[in-house]
Amino acid sequence: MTEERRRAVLRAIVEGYVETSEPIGSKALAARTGLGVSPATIRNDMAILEEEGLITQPHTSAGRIPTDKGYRSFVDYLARAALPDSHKRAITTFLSDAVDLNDVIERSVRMLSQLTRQVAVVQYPSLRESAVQRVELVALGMDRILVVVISADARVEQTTVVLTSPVSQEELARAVREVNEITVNRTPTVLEPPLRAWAERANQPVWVGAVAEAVIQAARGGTVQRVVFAGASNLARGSDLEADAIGPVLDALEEQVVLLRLLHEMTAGDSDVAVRIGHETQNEALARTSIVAAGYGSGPSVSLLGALGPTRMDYPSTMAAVRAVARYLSKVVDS
Amino acid sequence: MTEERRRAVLRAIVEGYVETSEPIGSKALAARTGLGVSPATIRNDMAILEEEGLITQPHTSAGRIPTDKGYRSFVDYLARAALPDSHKRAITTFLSDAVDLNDVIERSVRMLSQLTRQVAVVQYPSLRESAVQRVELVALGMDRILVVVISADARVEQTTVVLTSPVSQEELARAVREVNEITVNRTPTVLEPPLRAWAERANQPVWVGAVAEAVIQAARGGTVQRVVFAGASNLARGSDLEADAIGPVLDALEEQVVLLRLLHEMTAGDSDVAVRIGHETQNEALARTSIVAAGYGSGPSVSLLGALGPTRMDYPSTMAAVRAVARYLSKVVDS
DNA sequence: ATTGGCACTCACGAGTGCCGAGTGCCAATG
DNA sequence: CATTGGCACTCGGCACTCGTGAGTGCCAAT
Repeated sequence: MTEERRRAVLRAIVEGYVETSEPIGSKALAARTGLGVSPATIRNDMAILEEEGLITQPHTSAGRIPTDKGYRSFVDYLARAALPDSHKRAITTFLSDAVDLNDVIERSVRMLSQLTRQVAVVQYPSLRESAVQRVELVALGMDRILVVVISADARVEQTTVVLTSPVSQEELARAVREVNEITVNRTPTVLEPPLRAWAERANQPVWVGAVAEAVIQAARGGTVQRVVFAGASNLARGSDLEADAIGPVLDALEEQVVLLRLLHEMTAGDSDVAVRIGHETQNEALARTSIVAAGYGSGPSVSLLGALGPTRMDYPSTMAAVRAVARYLSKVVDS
Repeated sequence: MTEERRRAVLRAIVEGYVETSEPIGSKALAARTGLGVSPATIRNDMAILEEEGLITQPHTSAGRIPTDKGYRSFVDYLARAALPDSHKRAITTFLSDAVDLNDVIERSVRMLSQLTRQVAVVQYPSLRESAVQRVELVALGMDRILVVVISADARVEQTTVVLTSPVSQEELARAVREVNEITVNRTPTVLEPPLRAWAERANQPVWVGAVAEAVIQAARGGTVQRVVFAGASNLARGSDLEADAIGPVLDALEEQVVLLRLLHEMTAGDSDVAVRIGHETQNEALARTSIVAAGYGSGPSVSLLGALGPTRMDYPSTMAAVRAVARYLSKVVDS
């Protein structure tokens, strides 16, 4: 009973602080929880919670605010919220008339940033075992070849290959024909050996090796993994992060590498949505922010999307929104 | 003589304010200009400059700061700076090993944001009259077709077309063959009439019309014009913009439309770099920022790139950096 | 046209005192 | 043993004042 009440107190502190962004005192709490207990009782509970490291006071004679650990406990045991119907409808109507994969991703990230009122992050889908539909080679000036690989699942990957010596149109045309013969309607794993063999055949020009590698890479899902974000202005809206803390966060967002690593690590926890809170991000710049992420798509490798905001965020509804968009995106991408 | 000195005073005010970000007083000015005149003289000049609307004082008994109009006069008549050699070298070395068009653009925008310490903006090259290299159609699920158009200048455009009734693989293959026969090695203007004619031929399925339109659009340079930016954190770095002013700016950056319109308007001035200062942007959110832009590429339509920062920015060196990157990008894109 | 002098105006920071929210502890109670 | 009311104590924040100094505008002198 007393233990149960302490949970309720923690919950009330988190919810209250998220709502008002001001430290919560014992009196306000006593009213808010609805449990008919006096402020003094609450104070005792708070003392214990503080000892456990779940809450802290910014300065003597102020109310309490949750620590990272407190938020953690909150999301692990206490958070749960349904997505409002209006949001559900918004997702389907807004995303359903996207015209291509880029558009889907772009709309998703915008949508998610609006729903959560946070910065939304979406990783481009990657690494799918789907058959090659067509390979195209285009001469670029004298010393480069553009390699375009179109796969059956609407992905278009492109790279360039740098040449050491010029190549004739005839050679190129022949290469296009041969590469397509070998690759079309084959998945990356299947097409790899024959393509390599072709490149290593006698009296092939040297550049075909490079082209073959480029095609294999592209078929596999491209060399680079991209991440797009939207809603950066939400960082500034709430006067929550101090002004000088938002610069580094923006840097981290543009620094794709950081984000990708972070998102990747988050897949480990296999529940549907994963949450990293404050210092859990292991990143100086993001020490005052949290990330709520979920995978989408299916099969061997999922891609990720998520929302990033101040540690003092509305976890339940953010998690609900992330989950919903991930679900929807899965449907679209898997079809 | 007296007129000439007033210009020098204005210049010194701008330069001083940019450097220190504090209003400049008559005494400091008298020292800084180097002209051997007394503070009192400067005061007279300042009174006139203020009457002309070029400078203002934030409050009584403070120094003067430039108005938008003052900055304008400064960039029109007084600004000129060379790019440091180190920067020149940075541009060529960093941009020369880009692997494809996307990469060039991405590197450019990063480079520019570093050089200027502002937010850099680069528009994707658009709308070029270059021949079609290959058109590919891919069935997406049952009711969509992905249209990919590859043009000789390494552009890859994609759209989807929604179908009302399913289409067979055979039909699709035939369409691919016929469309390529008509379009390959032809420029958009040339291929448009025959492609339309083909689509309107008797007993063609209905969907070919939509496909034909999509191909024409894509060949023309795609339906959407994209803008990428980098260095958003530079907005926060200088404590120049008040914290609550940066949110709207971030919004404007993500709102591609606003930026595109603005950049487009700036081409009018045909000198190499154009500058919009403060309210000249005609945009509430950008009222406290300036944009330095330049076109790159050549031919009928140029694309744009630029730097965006607080009105209190270092115009001469920003202009030099923008000019240099634009020059370099022109070389790359035109080749 | 330029200059020194002079009175005037404010923004800003330091110093002060008060108020109230919030705490910890203790003794009393069921 | 958990809960409660009471009480002394601590500080952050706010309002207020006041001195200081930078900077100005104007005027008379050169």
